[in-house]
This record gives sequence, structure tokens and C-alpha cells, in this order.
Amino acid sequence: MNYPENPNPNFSYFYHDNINPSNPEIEVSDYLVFDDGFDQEDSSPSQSMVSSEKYFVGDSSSGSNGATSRNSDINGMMKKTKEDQVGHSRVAFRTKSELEVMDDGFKWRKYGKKSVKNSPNPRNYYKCSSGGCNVKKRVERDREDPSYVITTYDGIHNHESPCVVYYNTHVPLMLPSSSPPSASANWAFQKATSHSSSSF
DNA sequence: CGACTTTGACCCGCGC
DNA sequence: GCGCGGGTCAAAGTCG
Repeated sequence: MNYPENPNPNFSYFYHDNINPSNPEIEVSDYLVFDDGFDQEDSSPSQSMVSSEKYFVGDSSSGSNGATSRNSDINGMMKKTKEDQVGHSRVAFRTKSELEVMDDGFKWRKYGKKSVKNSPNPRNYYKCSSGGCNVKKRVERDREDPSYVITTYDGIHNHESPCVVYYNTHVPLMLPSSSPPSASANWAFQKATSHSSSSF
């Protein structure tokens, strides 16, 4: 399994369903943004749209934005932390996959596992193993549909993915600048190396 | 031997 | 203040 579930959390974009035809097993169903500064009421409705089941979870005032029971579940899951108060990016994906841990191009080191109250499935905690990079991710199965995996990225990588290069078909080189890609941009990715993505 | 996983303990925030 | 739940730490074990 070497399909990048989250191409680059730094930039809040994502793969659409079955973007990888060789991986019909994996499907991004939901995409969530937990960014304190994220303008969920933005006038560009297509922004970050990945499927009909998309939830934006911004600050605590975001109650009426098409929230569903699942949304509230995740809201409960995302309790405010000290880091939240400082403000940083957080992105969550709900991915249909048999596999809990998918290779997103970054190297992760597991540092914890915890059973959560409202879910029969344990939650796993990972840190980016690159030195100086404090990005964390949480992985847990959707308690309502165990065929889905909820992956939450917490923080921003301060380095490039070791094995994936991303580019925009409109912009030759994506720069980690303060200007995120536009919603209409056709993002794509390619393997930078022959990273043993194998046939899978 | 180094990198990684496992797992119990610990810490902290929150609600009662 | 206390208990609960979530998040993290760190020692021990495992693997290549």
C-alpha cells in the first residue's frame, strides 16, 4: 500500500475518489479542514470539495454549516488543545480502505495507541519521523462504518515528501508559500522516485 | 545496532 | 475536588 492518502497536508488539497485507478479499494469519502483560520463561509463553494459528504469543522462557532451527526462526532473527537489555541492546520480525511495505515509519502513513527470511548476501534497516533518535523496524525476506523478510516493530520510538514512530488497542471512548481492552490486547479501527483509502490 | 512498534503509565483538560 | 477521557511518554520488545 503506497497510495498517498493525503498528498500534502500543507496545502489542504486532496485526492478525489478513485484518483488512482489501480487502487479501487481506496476512496476518499470525506475531507475535513480543522484550520483555525479557515474561512468556511468562503464564497467559493467548490473549494476543497471532494464528495457529497464533506464537512468543514472550523472553530466552535461552526455549528450550522450542514453539520451532521458524524460531523458532531468528529467535533467531539477534536477537542481543543493548546496548539489549537495558538492556531495551526489540521486536516482530516475519511477514506474507504481496508488498510488503516496508508503510505502518504511521508514517514511516520507510531507513538501511541488508545481505545476511544465512542468507538470500538482503537485510535493510533503517529509522528512524522523526519527530524524537526512535528506533524502528527491520528488514524482510526469510523465507528459507524468500519470500512472507512478517519485520518487526521495535525500540523504542517516543514519538509518535502521524501518520495512524492506534487505539481499543479496550471503551475509548474508548487511552492510552500502562503498562497494555497485555487479550488479549480487540477492537482496531480507523481512519484519522485521508484519508491516501491509496487503493483498493489 | 538502529529504527520501529507495543503498551502501560502518566499528564492534562473538562464536566459534574 | 474528583473522575473520566484523550493525548503523550518512555521502557521494553521486535525486526531487518
